[in-house]
Amino acid sequence: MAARSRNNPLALAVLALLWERPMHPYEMSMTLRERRKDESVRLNFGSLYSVVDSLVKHGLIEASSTERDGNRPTRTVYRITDAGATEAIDWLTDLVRTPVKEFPQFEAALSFLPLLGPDDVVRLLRLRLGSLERQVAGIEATLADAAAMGLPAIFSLESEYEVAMVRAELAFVTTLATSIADGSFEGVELWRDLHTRATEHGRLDPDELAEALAPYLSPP
Amino acid sequence: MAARSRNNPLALAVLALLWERPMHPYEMSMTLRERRKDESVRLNFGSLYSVVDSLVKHGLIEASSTERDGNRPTRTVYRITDAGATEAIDWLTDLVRTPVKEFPQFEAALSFLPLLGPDDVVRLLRLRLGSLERQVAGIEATLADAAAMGLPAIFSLESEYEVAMVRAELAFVTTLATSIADGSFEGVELWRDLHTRATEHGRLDPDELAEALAPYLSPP
DNA sequence: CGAGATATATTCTGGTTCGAACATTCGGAG
DNA sequence: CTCCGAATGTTCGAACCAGAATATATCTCG
Repeated sequence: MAARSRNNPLALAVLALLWERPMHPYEMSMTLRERRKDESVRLNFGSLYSVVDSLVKHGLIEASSTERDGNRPTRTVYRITDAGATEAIDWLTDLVRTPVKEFPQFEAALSFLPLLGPDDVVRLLRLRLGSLERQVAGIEATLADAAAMGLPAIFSLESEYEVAMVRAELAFVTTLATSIADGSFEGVELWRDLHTRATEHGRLDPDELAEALAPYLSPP
Repeated sequence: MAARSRNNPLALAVLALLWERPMHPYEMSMTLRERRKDESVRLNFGSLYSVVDSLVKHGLIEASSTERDGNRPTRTVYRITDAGATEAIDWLTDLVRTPVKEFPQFEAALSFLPLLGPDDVVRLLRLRLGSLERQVAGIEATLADAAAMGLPAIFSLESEYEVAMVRAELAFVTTLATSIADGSFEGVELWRDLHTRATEHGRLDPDELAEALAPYLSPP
């Protein structure tokens, strides 16, 4: 049995759900939504069915019955196998113990920030701050709801984590935007200069910009 | 011309590189590595070539020459088009202005944490702390190097961001591990109880665990 | 009571991504 | 001078994934 690749956490979600009780795929997706797990695990219908197939193929879950309800499409109910239960615990243990390298898109954007000018960047970062604040408010509302209905904290830990991370980004972006705006950001004059020269005759001139940036772009 | 999907930042990296000067794919990958951009953008050879193909198909870059060097495989040098330059700026602007929802694996893991017992979790979180600390040290070393060779801060912003995020996770994990360990985490007795009962006769008993957890798992 | 919206449930399609495989050249150790 | 490992470059196939398409049942509102 070839080892399954562990890159799609949706598979872990399926194992966790089937650990509780047998379900058919549509029921899994609805349960995940009810519990807001679709906020922490990328869920889409297409992927769910292929993930389920792949788990079956690797013997981690198996079909337990095929039922027809009226004239709706036949649905297949799956249950977890012993191998699947072991895999779920193993995988989860691994995820908690060992950080995996992620590639957030904002980090990529920061990598290429010199393509934009400092004034544009400040404007954009301030817009971002607004979104981040709304995001924090949203997550806190979710947490308040959960607390209000007496759900123990262990069941909304993922939201606590999310809000901590968004707050950290907020702090970072605030500092960055401020320091660029007030000129305390190191090298901001150089940065602005390049862009002013690159754009002063009409629109952006790729060649000139490229030339001007080149010496700074390659660490020796 | 169908609009390209903007989900792989490697495409943005290609546009940013070709903005500077024409290159062939292998050169792109080597340049990204030299500049440590492979820390912020997922880079692997297979993907690079298909991303390049897709950019060509959408008219954002184009082949500028095909050169053969001795008897090595023919390599194709690409350059950016006007449409490509516009797309790069647009895309980057978007990424800076608007946070995109990400799904970090650790968040997924936290979602399913009740599958593990609190004592195991504390042990695992402490191991995670070690990794996170090493990660911080690594990034700071990179930053120190960059500063030492006089690279302006604008070119290593992505590392500043990364370190800020890892530090935030460190803080979160520290607090969490401590509060579970010293019993101040809300509901930890309940959590431990469930697991003790579920595991006391030999190994994990999925059925009993499922039953015990069920009432807490579905918000009304 | 009929039309449109929503819920139930799965399949299909085609693009994307990964990892490995391939093929050549170069530099250095012996 | 020759063999081996690293560097130079690209291609391939299989798995993966997102989003749309499909098809029926039920709800709802005038």
